[in-house]
Amino acid sequence: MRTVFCGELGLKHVGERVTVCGWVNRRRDHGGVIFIDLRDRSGILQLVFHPDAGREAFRIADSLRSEFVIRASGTLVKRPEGRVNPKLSTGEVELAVDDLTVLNPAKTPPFDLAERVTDVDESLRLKYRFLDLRRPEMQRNIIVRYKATKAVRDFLDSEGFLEIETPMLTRSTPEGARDYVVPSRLEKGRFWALPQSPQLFKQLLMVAGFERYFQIARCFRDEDLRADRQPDFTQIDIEMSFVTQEDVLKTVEGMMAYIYKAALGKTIQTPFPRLTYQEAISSYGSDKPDLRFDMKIVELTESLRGAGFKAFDAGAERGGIYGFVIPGGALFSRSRIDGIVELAKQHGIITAWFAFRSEGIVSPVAKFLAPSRLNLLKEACGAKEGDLLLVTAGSKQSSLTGLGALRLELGKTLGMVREDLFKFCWVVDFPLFEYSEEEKRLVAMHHPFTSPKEEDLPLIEERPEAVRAICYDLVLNGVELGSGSIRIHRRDVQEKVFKVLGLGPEEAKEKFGFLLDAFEYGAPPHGGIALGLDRLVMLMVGATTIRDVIAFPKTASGSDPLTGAPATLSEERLKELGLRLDIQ
RNA sequence: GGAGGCGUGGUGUAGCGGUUUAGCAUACAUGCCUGUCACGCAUGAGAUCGCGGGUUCGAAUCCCGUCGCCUCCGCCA
Repeated sequence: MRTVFCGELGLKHVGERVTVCGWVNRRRDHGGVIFIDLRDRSGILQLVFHPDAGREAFRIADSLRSEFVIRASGTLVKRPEGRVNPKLSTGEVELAVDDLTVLNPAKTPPFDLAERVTDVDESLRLKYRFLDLRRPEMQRNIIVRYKATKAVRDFLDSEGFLEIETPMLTRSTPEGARDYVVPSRLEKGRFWALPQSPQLFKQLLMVAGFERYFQIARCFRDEDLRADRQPDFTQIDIEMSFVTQEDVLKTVEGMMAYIYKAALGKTIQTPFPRLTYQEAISSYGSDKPDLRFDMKIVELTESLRGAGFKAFDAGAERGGIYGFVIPGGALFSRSRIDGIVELAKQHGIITAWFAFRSEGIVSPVAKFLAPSRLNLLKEACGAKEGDLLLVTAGSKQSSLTGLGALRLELGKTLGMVREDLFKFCWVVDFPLFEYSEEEKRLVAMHHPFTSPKEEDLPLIEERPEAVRAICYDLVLNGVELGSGSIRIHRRDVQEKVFKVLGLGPEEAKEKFGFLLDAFEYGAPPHGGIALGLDRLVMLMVGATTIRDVIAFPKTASGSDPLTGAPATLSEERLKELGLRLDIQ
C-alpha cells in the first residue's frame, strides 16, 4: 500500500516515485496550490498539490480535513530555493502528488493533535486516548518505552538470564500493599489476588535452580494513586542465585547504562555513587536523594549548643540543630526570605536564617548569639559570603525530613535542578525493621525475606531496630526506581525475623508455608531487585507523570474514561460468583 | 481518610455581584487566494458558565452541597 515512511524521505530520494500513507496533520489551502502535512509514525512530510499535476488529486485534496487517512503517490522533489523548512527533518523535500486516495475520512477531533498541547484536560485525553496517542510526543514516549524494554531483554539475555512468567491469579499475602482481589467461581467464597509483585515466585524459581531470572512483570496494588503510581504498573523483576549485593548492583548498573545507550543514545556514568541510608537521611533528609544539586544538610548541634538562645538549646535537647546553605541567598529580599520561612513551616519546621553579607551577618536571631558564635556557625555550615543559612532545631527525624523537603522544593524553584541530568545513586544499609505506628509493632522495611547483615545478626533479639538489612534502593533524580535485597536462605535466620515481626510458626506456615517448605529443599543463597519500568521511562522522556508513558492509564481516582472501567456487574454474574452487594 | 487547586462555545482561556446581547484565541463552516509550513483575508455558526440548592431586586461571579479532573499528606513490604 505504501512504499516508504514519511520521515525517511530526504534529498537522496529526490526524483523517486513514492507512495506514502498517513493522517492529515495540517492543511494549507492557497486556492491555486494546496499543502498537506502528512503524518505517520516516522514523522511529517509536506505534500504539495498543483492542479496541473493531477486535476483529480487536486480536487480531492480540496476536501481533505484534519486526521483524514490518505494515501498519496507522486514524485519526491527538492523544495524551491528559500522554501526549506528547517523545523522538519524532511524539510528539504516535498512530495508532488498526482494520485490521492482518501482511505477514511475523520470527524473533527475533540482536541488539536497537531500542536503540542499537553494542556488539554487530561480526562478528555484519556477518553480519546487513541487520538492522544497519535501525537508525536506520545508516540515517542511509547517508542522509548519499547526500546527500553527491549534493551532490558537484550542485556539480561546476554548475561544469561531467563525470562519466566509467573501467575497473575495467585494468593493474597499479608504485609505490604492491599492487593486486588478476584472472586473464584469454582470455589465460591474464595478469592484470588493479583500479585503486588512476583516476589515469592521468583524466589521459588531460585530454589528451582534457574539461577538467573527476570520478567517484565505487571504488578497490582490497590492503593491510592499519584503522578508516579498506578494501580497496575510494570516492574523489571530480577533474581539471581549465588550472588552478593555487589553482584546485583553491578548487573543493574550495566543494565541501566545499556538501556540509556540503546534507547536514548546517552552514556551514563557507572558505577553509581552509594550512600548508606543514614547518610542519605542526614545529608538530604530523604531516602531517595536528588543528587542533581548540592545544598546538603549539615548538623549544627555542637556549634550552637549552649549558645544561650532558648529555641536552639531546647532543640538541641530534643534532637539536634540542622540546616543547609542556599548559595547566593544572602542577597534575597526580606520578603523572599520570609516566603522561604513560610514554605519551611508548611513542611513542618520552624526555621531561623542567617545571611552572610559583606557588611556582616544579618539574622533576626543574631542578637541572641555572641559574635564568636556567629563566626563559628558560618564556619560549621561551610557558608561563603553571599550565602544564606537556614536552621531548624528539634527532633532529628522531623527536622531532617522537613529540611529535605524544603531543600527539594527550593532546588526546583531556585532553578538549581538541571533537567537534563540523570543522577543515579544507590542507597544501601537500610534498617531491617521499622516501627509501625498503626500496628504498634515492628514491620519489615523491605519485606520479610530480606536478609539481615551478618555482622548485625547478634543484635536481632536485643535491639532489632538497629539491625541493618542487605537491602538497596536505586534512586534516580530523587525518584525511587526500585529496591531489592539479598534474601534469607537459612531457616534459623528466617525464624528469628518472623519472631521479631510477631509471626508465630503457625501463622508463618499458614501464610508463607509454600515458600518455607521450599527453603527446606536446598535453597541457594539468592537476591535480586525490582525496578519500576514506568518511572524509569518517565524520567528518560522527561515526563512528569507515568500516565504519559503508559498507553492506557487510569485517572487519579482509579477509573478509565476510555472504557468506563470499573463497571458494575449484572445480578446473574454476581450470583454465579456467590457475591451479594452491600453498599450505601 | 485528609488538604489544596481547577471546572465558562469543540479546545485553551478572559470575565469574579449590575453598560455582558458572556470577551479573546484557536478549531469548525462558507468564500477568496499558486509557495505555505501555527499560511493569510472576509463572512458565519457555535456557551442555558459541571450539576443541585441557597443568599440577593439581580449570580458565570457570593455561600452550601455534589460530581469530575489534577497535585500533595496518609497509604504504597
